Amino acid sequence: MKNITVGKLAKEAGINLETIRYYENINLMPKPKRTKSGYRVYSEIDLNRLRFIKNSQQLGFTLKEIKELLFLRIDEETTCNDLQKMAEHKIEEVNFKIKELNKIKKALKTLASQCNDQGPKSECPILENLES
Amino acid sequence: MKNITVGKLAKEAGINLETIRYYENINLMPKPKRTKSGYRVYSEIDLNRLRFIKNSQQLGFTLKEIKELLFLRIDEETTCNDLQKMAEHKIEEVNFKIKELNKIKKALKTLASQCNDQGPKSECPILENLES
DNA sequence: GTATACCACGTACTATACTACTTGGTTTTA
DNA sequence: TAAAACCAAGTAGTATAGTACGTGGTATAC
Repeated sequence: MKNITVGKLAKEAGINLETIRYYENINLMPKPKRTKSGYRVYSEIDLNRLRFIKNSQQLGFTLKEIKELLFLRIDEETTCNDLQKMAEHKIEEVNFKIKELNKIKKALKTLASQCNDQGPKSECPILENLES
Repeated sequence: MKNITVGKLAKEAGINLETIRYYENINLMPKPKRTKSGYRVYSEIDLNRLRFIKNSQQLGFTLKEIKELLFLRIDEETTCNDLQKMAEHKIEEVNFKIKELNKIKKALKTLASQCNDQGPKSECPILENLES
């Protein structure tokens, strides 16, 4: 890959051009070289970094966490254990969220099942529950 | 309950005083009567409304959805079926979220299990996966 | 009567992750 | 060469749900 400008990079990475500038502002992407006229100049390395960011997001990592992952990605002392730890911590978070959602689901199901379809709202268990 | 000011209402409802003003601004709470000096004056009805809002939030409803619930709460033509519909829709949303979270969890577990703890990052499946 | 607590409003900020727009310079295309 | 496409920066806005602060007026307690 030859050097490319930000619009081409955005297209290759499948993200919004403005997002790349945003990522640079929040230090998720390094400041790239520039042309004489001030255009940003990117390479394959930058494209790979954006793919890394995107894949990490799909695994539920926040931008803050991804910044950490990106550091571990280049740090010479990083072991597989470091990465594993981050994955395991994220798994715990996901488990908690699932647990909370199941609570909500259970409560909603209970209320919905107590509903008499055509009953007036004055006898609706959902309303009664929300007003207690 | 006699008429009370916003600070007392906030305390009774267990929410932040500023949040009540925020809810008024976004039309989640009606504009209350005022004293001569401009103080807001609230009653039991307002406290009940805030409790309704809070309980609805705990069931996963957004403020926007809660606004709708509050409308159904007072509309004369509302049936229990209307409320049931909203609950069922929220259940579907929750199910979708759980499904997405389980996907993430599965992917993370797979990656974490392939890790050789003390292995160098150059052989780490987590990194390899995130870079693809 | 005075100090303290309460209230009002408007503006701005927090968290998270973007996205859009204006103005003006540069590069590419026909 | 001119038009179209691209780029830059900075500001502001979106979504969602709040929270904090400064300035100044009012009510309560001692």
